Amino acid sequence: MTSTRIRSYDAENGVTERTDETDRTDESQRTADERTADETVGEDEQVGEDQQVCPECGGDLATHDNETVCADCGLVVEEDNVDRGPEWRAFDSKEKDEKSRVGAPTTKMMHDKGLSTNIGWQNKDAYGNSLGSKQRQKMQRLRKWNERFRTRDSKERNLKQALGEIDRMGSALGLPEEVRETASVIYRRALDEDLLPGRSIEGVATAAVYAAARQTGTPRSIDEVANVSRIDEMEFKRTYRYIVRELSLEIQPADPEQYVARFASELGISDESERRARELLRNAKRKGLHSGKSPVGLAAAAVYAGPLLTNEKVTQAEVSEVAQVSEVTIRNRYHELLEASESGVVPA
DNA sequence: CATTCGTGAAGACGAAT
DNA sequence: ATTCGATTTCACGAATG
Repeated sequence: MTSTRIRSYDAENGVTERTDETDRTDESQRTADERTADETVGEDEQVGEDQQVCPECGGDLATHDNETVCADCGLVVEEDNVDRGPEWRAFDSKEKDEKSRVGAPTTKMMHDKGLSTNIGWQNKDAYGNSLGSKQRQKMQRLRKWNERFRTRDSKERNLKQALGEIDRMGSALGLPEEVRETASVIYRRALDEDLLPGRSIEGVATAAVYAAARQTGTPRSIDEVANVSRIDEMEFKRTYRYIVRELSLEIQPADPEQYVARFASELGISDESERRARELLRNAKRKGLHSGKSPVGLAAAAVYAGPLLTNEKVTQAEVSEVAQVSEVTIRNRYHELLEASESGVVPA
């Protein structure tokens, strides 16, 4: 119980940290133009805030370059702001070009901070003259390789971010190493098959984690996974379906029994009750009671019914809470479970 | 009083067309 | 893309201990 709590707490921390980071990434993902515009707005706001009254005499404040001064008493309210513009002056546009030492802003979104080479598509040299055929072929080759390296790098980066995401979600869900590796493999395949365009990295990563968890027999419910993911549930499900279909992953419906251990320990029920719960599930399975029903609901019902058989007290509400299943479903299922086990216990 | 039980309406989902 | 059937959920009130 205690360990579970600590883990989920850590997980929460991980989530928030990560969220911050991804937000920042989103920020830098926007185009340079947008960013410049935003900064400008920000400056304006700051100036507007500065345009308050002097704390000493209540006079108006005026801002010059790097100082904010009271127009009445001369008190320097603030000085040495960071941006005081270029230290040089230019008298015409030509001089400006020569003296300016800055270029396009760098972005953290691209692996090379946007500093990589771009080779233009026009076969012209720096003066606008057409190139000779030999030069043209050379440029053709350079373009091809430049492009190849760049796209490979971008895939690598994509993968790196996704793997970080997978790792994060994996530990937040308390999944073993094996699952994360499987998730990585799934993600790699998705990447190789060009399934990414039009879909968010988080979305695919989340889907990969969910699929991997089920494949390796340590399933987590859709809700649980969605809770640690940044994307919303709708998109998650859609992406998951898509990924499963496109990669033709073979995923059997989750085995309810695999949920039992977790629910049981979270509720702190006895081993005996847990054993009864598993028994109930096995019986039900033999009778084909479980087709079409939600595995989580079935597991929840068993975890509720198990303690009932051993006179242990567990309320439907508690089970419903840890299993994220409605009480109604638990009721319906556990009636079925008990019926199945009474009317004909199939000998093993 | 808390818990459990049963019900019908409503939403969500998968399959079939 | 839409429709259909089954399942789950929600909200409520009654029954049980």
